[in-house]
Amino acid sequence: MEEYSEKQLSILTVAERLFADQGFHGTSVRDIAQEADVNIAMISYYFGSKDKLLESIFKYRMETSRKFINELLENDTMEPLQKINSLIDRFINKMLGEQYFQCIMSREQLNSQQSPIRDLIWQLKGEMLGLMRPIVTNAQEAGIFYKDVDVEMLMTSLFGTIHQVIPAKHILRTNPEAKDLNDDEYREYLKNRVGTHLKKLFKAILTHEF
Amino acid sequence: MEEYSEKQLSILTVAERLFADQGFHGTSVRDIAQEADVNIAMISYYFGSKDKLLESIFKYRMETSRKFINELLENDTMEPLQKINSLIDRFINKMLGEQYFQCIMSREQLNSQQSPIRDLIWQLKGEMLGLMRPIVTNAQEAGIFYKDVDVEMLMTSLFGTIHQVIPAKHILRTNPEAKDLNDDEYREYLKNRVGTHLKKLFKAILTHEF
DNA sequence: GTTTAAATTAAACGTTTGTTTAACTTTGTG
DNA sequence: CACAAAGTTAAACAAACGTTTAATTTAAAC
Repeated sequence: MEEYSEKQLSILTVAERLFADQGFHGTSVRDIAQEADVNIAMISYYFGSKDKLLESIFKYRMETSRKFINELLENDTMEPLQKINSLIDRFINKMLGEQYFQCIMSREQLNSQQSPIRDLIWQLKGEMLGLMRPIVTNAQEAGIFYKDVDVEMLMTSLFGTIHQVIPAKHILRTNPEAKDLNDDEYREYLKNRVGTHLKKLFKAILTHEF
Repeated sequence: MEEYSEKQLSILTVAERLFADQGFHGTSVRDIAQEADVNIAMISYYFGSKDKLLESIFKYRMETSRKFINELLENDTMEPLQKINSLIDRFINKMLGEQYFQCIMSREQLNSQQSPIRDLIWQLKGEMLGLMRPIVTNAQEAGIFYKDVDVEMLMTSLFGTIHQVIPAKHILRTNPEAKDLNDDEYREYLKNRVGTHLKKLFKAILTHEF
């Protein structure tokens, strides 16, 4: 657990946004320094290198992802389908709340050569799956959920749909429904729309009901 | 419609793979020249610049996507659900068959600053949506599909799921089912698995049946 | 065979890249 | 105040970048 000063956080935040918008190699340390209003040398001084800066972003964000997972493990009083719905809502909230980081993840998971970062991503995905699977399995054994469910594919659709929505948000805005919303309203509209959609998908597949 | 010589095609193919694996800015023209076994200058000579090389890749691949769409518009004898299933199969075949290009699309659609390429991507997505929507609408009016369906979100899940499967293919390989398959067998296994999953999703949402 | 255009090459071009240096300022401590 | 550590700076570094040049080879046409 590392503590960051205001200046360090500024660098992290700016770098995260630029990496998301232009890619890691498409962003120069000079870009970052300029937008964060710090001297170029400070980046190496604080983080060691551009690569380690990216690593720091991952460590920083993944820490909160772990907390997120642990929080979810505690809600044990709900019905299986309620659990699923709550999980979906929280995933959407989390991922749309850190869109820049999710963009970086989308990009980095495509890199073919294996790296510590790529390993971290798939490890995290595995943990998310580990969160969903027991809920489903338990409900299946209790006869509440149907048996032949490809939980892995269901999670793939969950992540994939949200990851598609993030870059599509500029475009979906042109919908007549969403045309006149301000940014906050639109964000809520999006969350609601993708949430409704995903809950419908999961409910249908898991319970064969609507 | 441009015709490419063997050498030009070699450059295009190599560049496509490298852009997919390492990103556009993560790949140097020297990398491309070396792997394609041509002189560096030939890239500028044939394509004008690195940027235009990427554009050429897009034009090349998108041409086949347009053909793909037109082919699909002809199958008019099938039942609505058959059409949907056929569409899903063809999407999967197409996208997994050009994984490198799909990776590039995944990356490029994340770029925040608008570019001709980004516009092309969303235009193509719009056309894919335009392919699905009338099938659904017609079947809805015929009382075969249910009314309240978010076709746009359904397509988002379709693309998102496949785009997630592409980088996940290295990982999914570790499944006990897929462990001992060779590359071709594994590709078929993947296609079948994601296809079954997506057809189930669509059928459930559209017909409320299983 | 000569001429003209296209293809190909190694070398060099000017930028931009990530990183480091060395000097300087600020801050905290005794 | 004095001293040491941390923070900050402009400048410089070599390396890599995309692109161009000018010279040479190959191919095609007459």
